[in-house]
Amino acid sequence: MKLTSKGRYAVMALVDMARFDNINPVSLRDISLRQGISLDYLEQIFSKLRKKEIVQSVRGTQGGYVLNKKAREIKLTNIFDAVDEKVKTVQCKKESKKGCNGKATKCLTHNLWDELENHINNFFDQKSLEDLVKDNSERRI
Amino acid sequence: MKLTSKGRYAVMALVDMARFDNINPVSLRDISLRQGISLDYLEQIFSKLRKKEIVQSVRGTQGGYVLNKKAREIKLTNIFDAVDEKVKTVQCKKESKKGCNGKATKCLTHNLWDELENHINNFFDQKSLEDLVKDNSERRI
DNA sequence: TAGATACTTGACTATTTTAGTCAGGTTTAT
DNA sequence: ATAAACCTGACTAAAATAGTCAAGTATCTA
Ligand code: FES
Ligand code: FES
Repeated sequence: MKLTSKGRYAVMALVDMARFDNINPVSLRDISLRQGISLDYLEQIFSKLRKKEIVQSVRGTQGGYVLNKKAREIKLTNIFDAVDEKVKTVQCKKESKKGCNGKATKCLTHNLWDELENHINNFFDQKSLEDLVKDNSERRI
Repeated sequence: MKLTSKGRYAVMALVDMARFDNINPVSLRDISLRQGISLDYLEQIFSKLRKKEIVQSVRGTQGGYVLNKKAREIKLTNIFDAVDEKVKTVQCKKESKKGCNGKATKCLTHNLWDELENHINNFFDQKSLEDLVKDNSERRI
């Protein structure tokens, strides 16, 4: 089970942004340099974040991105959702009545994985961008 | 973030085994048929489980595998550990002093991912094979 | 003691996913 | 005008996953 770079970068970039005043746009170039993430890759990621209205773009020189909501209102869940970083523990299709074995009943471990998925998603539901910025600044002191 | 089939199958197979008396060995062929998992793949998985002493093998006709410990004492953590299903959320090497960005400090989100990893591992530490068998039989009533 | 059952081992491979790259745009401040 | 920065879609190398395959060895039973 591992976290992909796309998800990790999305959060990393947004924490980077959230540390500023949220008035002046932050350019991807700057984020790229500060965080060591490929600019082209960041562009893909921010395109998704924009579509899900997590950030707003400002085009042209001096442009960049700004947060579209208060940092407190942006949860990890929202970010992961935007970039298609999903937690997937079961093998079967959840809606389907069939199990991962193709049989008519769910497999022996289906409920376990479902629990696990909830357990992980709870974590993501609780953490906001604000928490992350705070955490980080507090630790620097 | 997703769970791999190897990990899922390992647990599935062990739950299947744990439902029996633990005296007569259970053959992989039976598990394969009951759970719809490739026999060859199961063999790879059980080879690892045996090396980590989660199961014991009985060769020859009527052979198979038996649990090597009480179901209560086998935690998900042990199983995942045995089959190399590891939770990996950070990108950097944990022991290293360097961050994932190659810089001398850990990145902005390192602590977050570390927390996440603990959160997930807690779940695995708590669940035992016994719990899973119980859960399952209780739900059948 | 022959044959069947079942574990044992190691190498090999197709498929999928990931983590980007690349090439071309468009918009806007100065 | 020109440069900074966003925007878009297609493409690709590398890694991981999910197996398969082949050739054993051990043990029970008839
Ligand atoms: S994971 Fe849902 S049926 Fe097996
Ligand atoms: S994940 Fe550890 S430094 Fe970024």
